[in-house]
Order: sequence, then structure tokens, then C-alpha cells
Amino acid sequence: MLQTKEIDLHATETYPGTQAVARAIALLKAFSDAQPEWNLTDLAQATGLNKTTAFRLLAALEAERLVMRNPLSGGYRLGVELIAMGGTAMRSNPLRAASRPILVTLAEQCGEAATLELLVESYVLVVDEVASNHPMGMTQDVGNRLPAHATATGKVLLAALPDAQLDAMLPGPLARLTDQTIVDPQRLRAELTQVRQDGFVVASGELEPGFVAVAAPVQDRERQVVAAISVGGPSLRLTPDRLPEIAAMVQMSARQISRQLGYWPG
Amino acid sequence: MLQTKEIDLHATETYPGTQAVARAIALLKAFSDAQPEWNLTDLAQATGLNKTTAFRLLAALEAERLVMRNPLSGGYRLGVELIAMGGTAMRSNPLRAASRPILVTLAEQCGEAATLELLVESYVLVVDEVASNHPMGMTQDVGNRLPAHATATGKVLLAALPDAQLDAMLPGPLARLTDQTIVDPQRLRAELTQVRQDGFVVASGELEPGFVAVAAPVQDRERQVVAAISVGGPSLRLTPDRLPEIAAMVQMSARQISRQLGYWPG
DNA sequence: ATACAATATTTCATAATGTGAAAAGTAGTT
DNA sequence: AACTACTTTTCACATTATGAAATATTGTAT
Repeated sequence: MLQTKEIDLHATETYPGTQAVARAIALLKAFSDAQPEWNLTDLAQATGLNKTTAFRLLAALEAERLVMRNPLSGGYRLGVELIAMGGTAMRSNPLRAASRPILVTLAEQCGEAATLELLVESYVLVVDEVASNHPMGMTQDVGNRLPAHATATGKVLLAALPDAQLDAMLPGPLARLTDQTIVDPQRLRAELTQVRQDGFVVASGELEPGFVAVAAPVQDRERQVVAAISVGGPSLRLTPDRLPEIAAMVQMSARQISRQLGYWPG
Repeated sequence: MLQTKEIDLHATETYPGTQAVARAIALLKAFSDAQPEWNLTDLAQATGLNKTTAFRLLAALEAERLVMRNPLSGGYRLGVELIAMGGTAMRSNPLRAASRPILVTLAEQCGEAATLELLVESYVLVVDEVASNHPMGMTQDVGNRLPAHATATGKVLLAALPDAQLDAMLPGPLARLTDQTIVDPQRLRAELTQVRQDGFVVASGELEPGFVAVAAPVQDRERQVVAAISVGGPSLRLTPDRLPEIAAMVQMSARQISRQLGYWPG
């Protein structure tokens, strides 16, 4: 920087010689479902960049189709090249490849939708989803982010985090999504302890009312929890008496995927 | 550059002050379904970058999770953040938002899968897909790229290109995907002329044997063709006698979407 | 119409950032 | 143990990215 030597808050351990790239990525990460379009001034402010710098970086991103502009408003949006890259990233994801056949079987056995999800910051990212054969309940969630504390998979993945990292990840109060959402950090921590013991967890109406999911962790050859799978559906079908059976199937499938990744139980 | 002042071939009109970002994006674009994993040396060579530069840029991309590394091979792969960004890009795509309800109706009316696609270089990118209710024929193609010359939507989109751009886009011979694929550029050009007259086009087994699709163009308020929609299914169901009816429905839906975008016929 | 406000874009002097050749490290193989 | 192929670190250097200020553009109120 030339003059305004800003203090590098939330510093993502910036590597030397990559300022411009890191900044360009920060611009891309500013876009979300909640705010899919930005004007230059606001976006520069939100990312802490000089307006000129943001403009230049966005021009580069636009030239490569990673961002596009709304011809009416002049606002910036994510571009089509990102859709293509996202598709490539998803199809080439090794976790997804290893788990897909097992998810298909699981969804079939349970008659409910099965998903593969992993943790990105404090959100879970849906990497794959196999819809149930049931007429209803078809969510098209792949590529979507959901708040970790309100999902079964999220609780499984958070439970695997070291305490220090968990503290950093859940600083403030937890967002309430339904009246069942766990908003008390103490309560969540207790639940995470339980997950570590049980090896699975249920989320009942915590993300959206009437939606129940059961999740279990997937581990790699270093016994690291790298993903979680879940089976979910309406509470009318996923009744309490069915949950033990479902949980067993989810856990078994998770273990199968783990074995695919080189995990060896014992 | 310091010493090796390379000539800027396939120069994508590089803007000043964005070299590093443009190079980082070039690295990301090197990944494909055919080559989802690269080692450093090959990737640097393929992108024409110095190995050290590629390494540094990849480190920055890795820190932000746009690329990940295969722990076994040490190879580079596209990362999970790109899956998330791709999802956001897709869900916030204005074209997709405008066309979704119309695609749903179209798929229902035809009893076949309907898609929204747009041109990215010489490929069509599947931006949305509504599966048919038919038991079979469920392709999970969203985010996928297909060669434009072998698809109905691709022919529609190529037909809208100015001749000069078309020449630049189709320099060499066309890839043969099936025995029905149009591989003769003359033959393709003739077909494109036909599309401009008819306002729709059929691709019959040109992408994969036994798959038939009908496509029509979507235009924006400046009368620019910005996308194409299609209805497709197995040739056993999409028989020649049904095609006129299907074509009419596809064209009507395309016009409806165009009107959503501010297009006014006349 | 005209002035005003808000935002986008261009310019340009400056040095900090990104660069790449060379050296050092790390597997994997014969 | 010596070789090979690859990754990672180091470092001197200047090209490239930077941001304040000026200008252009767009939209809104008067």
C-alpha cells in the first residue's frame, strides 16, 4: 500500500506476492445469495479496498467472465465462468466420486434424500444430493451453503473441530432459523459432545420447520473427519421410531465411504 | 516480466495492472473434466507461466480454497470454494430466474427434460435443467459444458454469432462425437443459416446416440440472442411426428422468456 | 431545461508488489 | 547410494499494481 497503511484485520494468513489475487478473491467472496449484486462503491467499502483497485480487479474478473454486469443497473454479479468452474470442481471432487454410489444406495434404502456435505468456514456446503423416489421432497440444494449449527451434518462436522478452532468459528450468538434452532452456544457444545460419543446426530426442525435429518461423519486415512453424509425428509415420514434404523444405515454408509478413502477402522 | 519477454499470443485483451489476477484465472481455467488434476510442472507449462509464479499463485488460490491438493499425489485440483461460488453464481443468474417457471411448464407439457443453456467460448453451458416426470432420462447436467456444434442449443447460439466471430470460434475440424455429429464446417454453416430462418433447430443423435433435442433462441431487450432453451429426450419418445409440436412449444416458451427480459416482438 | 448529487471511470506519479533464475529440499526409482 | 523428477524457498530487481485526485457519466430534483 502506498499511504493508508491499514491494519490487516481478519488476516487470512496472506502469502507474500499474492496481494492482488487475494483481493480479487475477496471481491468474489463478497457475493452471496443474500446480496448477489453490488455496485462499485459499496463493494469496495465492504471489502476494504480502494475504489480504483476494486474497479481494476473487477475489470479483470469481468474480462474472464468470472463476474458480469447488469446492463440496466451497471451492478456487478457473479459470471457464467464461475458456474462452469463450479461444475468442474464438483464433478472432479474426489469425495463426491467416492461417495456417490453409496449415497444412491442409501437414498434407495431409506426412501429419502441423501446428501454429502462439508464444512466451509461456519457453513456446510452441499456437494452432492441424491433425491428420494418419493414424489415430494425434491430440494435442489447442491452448491448451497447452510449454517452449520442448524444442520445435522454441520453438527457432525463442528464436533470434529478442535476446541480452539470452534471458539474462533462461533464467536457471537447463533442465528435463529426456526423455534427449534439451537441458539445457545452451551447447548450446542453439549450436543457436539454427544455426537462424538454416538457417532451420529439428528436435527429436527432446526433448519426449517418439519424437516428432519440424520447425519454421520466421513473420515479419511488420517482419521480426520473430512465430510458428513445425511438422510433427510419431512417429519411426517421420518418419525422418531424410524430414526434408530435410519441412523444405523447412515452410519454404515459413512463408514463405507470412509473405507473408500483409505480409512481403516480399529 | 523480467527477462523472457514473451509474445502475448491468444491475448485476451489483457487490462493494465491485472497481470497476476489474469494469470491466476488462467490457472483455474486449465482444469477440466478431462484433466481435473495437474502437477505443478505440467500446469505451469500448459499456462505458459514460470514454475515459481504458478506455485505462488496456486498457493494463494489454495489458501482461499479455490484449489485443493491431493494429499497422496500432491497434485492440484479445483477446490470447494469454487463449488460454493458456482452455486451462488447459478442461483443469482438473472436469466435462470426469469426462465425457471417457464422451463418447468415446458417440461411438464412435453413430458421431457427442458434446459437453459448459454454459449461460453465454443461450448454451451447448462445453466438450468428441469427433469421430466418420465421414470428414465434424468441427466444431472447443470454446470456442464457441451461442444456447441453437437447440440441443438449450441447450433441456435452459434447461428446468432456474427460471421467473423464464428470463423474465429470454429477454426479447425469439428470433433466427432457420434456418427451423426456434424463434422463438416460447410454442413454446419448451412444448418446455421437454416436455424436463422426457422427460429428453432433439432439435433438428432449428434451429441450421443439415441438422444434428440429441440432448441430455440432467447433474446434480450436489445434483440441479442443471449441464451437458448431446449427440450430433449430419447429418440424412442421424441419421434419425428412429435417434433413439430415440440418445436412450437419450445419456441413459444423461448419467446415468453425473451419477453421477461424486455424483448418486444415486432 | 438546468443544477445538483451520486456514482463510475481515467489518469498518472510512485514504490510496493510480483517476478523468475538459481539454489535447496524432497520423494520416488534403479 | 546415486540418480531422477519434482516441489519449495530464497532473493535481487523492475515491472506491475497501487490509490489520490481529476474527469466523465448517470440519475434525480428543482
